[in-house]
Amino acid sequence: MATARSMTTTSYAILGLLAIKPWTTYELVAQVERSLRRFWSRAQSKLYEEPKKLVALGYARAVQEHEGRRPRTRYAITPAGRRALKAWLAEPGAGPELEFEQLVKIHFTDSGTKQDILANLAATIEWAHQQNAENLATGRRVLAGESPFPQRAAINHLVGGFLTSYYTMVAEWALWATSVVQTWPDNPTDAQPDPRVVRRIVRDAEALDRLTSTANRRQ
Amino acid sequence: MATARSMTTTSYAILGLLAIKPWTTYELVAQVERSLRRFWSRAQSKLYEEPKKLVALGYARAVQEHEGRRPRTRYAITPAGRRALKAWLAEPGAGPELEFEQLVKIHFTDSGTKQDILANLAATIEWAHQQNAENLATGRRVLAGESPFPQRAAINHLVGGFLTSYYTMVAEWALWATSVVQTWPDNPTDAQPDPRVVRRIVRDAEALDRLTSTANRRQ
DNA sequence: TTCTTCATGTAATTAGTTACATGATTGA
DNA sequence: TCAATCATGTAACTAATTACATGAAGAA
Repeated sequence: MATARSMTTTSYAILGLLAIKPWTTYELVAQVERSLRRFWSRAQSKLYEEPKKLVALGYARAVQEHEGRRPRTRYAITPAGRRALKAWLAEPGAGPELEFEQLVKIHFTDSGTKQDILANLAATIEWAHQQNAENLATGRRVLAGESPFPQRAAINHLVGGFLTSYYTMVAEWALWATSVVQTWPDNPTDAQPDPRVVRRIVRDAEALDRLTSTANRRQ
Repeated sequence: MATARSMTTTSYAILGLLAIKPWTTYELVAQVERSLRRFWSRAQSKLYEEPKKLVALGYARAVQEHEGRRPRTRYAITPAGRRALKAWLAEPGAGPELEFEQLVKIHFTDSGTKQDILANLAATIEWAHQQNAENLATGRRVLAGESPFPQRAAINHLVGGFLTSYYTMVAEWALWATSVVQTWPDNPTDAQPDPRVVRRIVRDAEALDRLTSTANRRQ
């Protein structure tokens, strides 16, 4: 039986989409593909079952519609759903969780070859390029006045700003790492560390420490 | 039965650690906590069962030891394990996958309050501060010549460089977002988008597009 | 008419987490 | 000798993925 305890972040994410407008499951899948998947990615089959749970909890209701001869279900949020969403938004969320397989491979690359790392870094750059291209297309549509939800523009800018910074950071790091690895000998085990690199990293980390220290922010 | 197909990224990550030196499970857990968990986080119980799978596959062998009266198991990589690891490192890895619950909440904040966002952003900044503090401590130990695996220094710098950039990016974004949201009226629905913000985001995204375009990198 | 894509799902499996359990060691 | 924490695990559960299935609509 579905209880309020069975609500996961994914459930609330779908509930949040329903708070914007009613969607069919197919539309939900497409919408997640456009936005949420960049920072909360879930398989399509998951998106098909979450709305049913929301209905069972009384947070959404299902309306049967017809597209030509075939039936389809559109989901809409209920007042109880809005209350549940509001309560969840007021709770503190978890910080970013990263899974970065290419970096795992680089981390163990003393068992591999220089070519392996360079190939992985090239893939990382290509990944950032792809993600950013889709993001850029969205940004250009917004500039052209074609946002689907203009009342959400200010919020979307916060998210868009994050994603652009994120992809930029990944790409710049991968380009830097490529330039470093290119100076390595063929066998990664023989690579000599550059002391200037550690010093720069520590200096950057110290700057960040000052930037984020509570005392500093309280001024 | 364990087959080569049952090897996940997590399995290879543990195998990669065994390639550095033999570890007991307890030491593996501690080591993952120090490094891998930042970009490949797994529960402790998972780390206890992976080495057994590696032994079943012939990629590791278990040696019984004694610490005082209690027995413990130390795992070492086998030649077959080294070959499997090498083959895996040569395959292309997956790009970064991010799960960022605080951003999910911000994304749906038109159903919440301005205070909710500000609280989440403060938590994000605090998160970056914490992560960076641990990272900085490691960096300082390296500067002091206290690295546990000096032969891995050059590789560790690549990873350390990524993490510092990552935490910096998260913190700078959260500070920027905080300054933007502070200018909002109390009801997030009434927030007016600043057109300069979109233009800056699009300009940044265009710069990244040029930076990462294949044509550009081929020069 | 056939192929492709749109659209809507279900079933089987698994990777991973949470919670529990317990003895050994160490310091107060 | 008591509490804390070090150290080593297992059992139960679940969130999520992969793979499969199928009919409708539209294009070639």
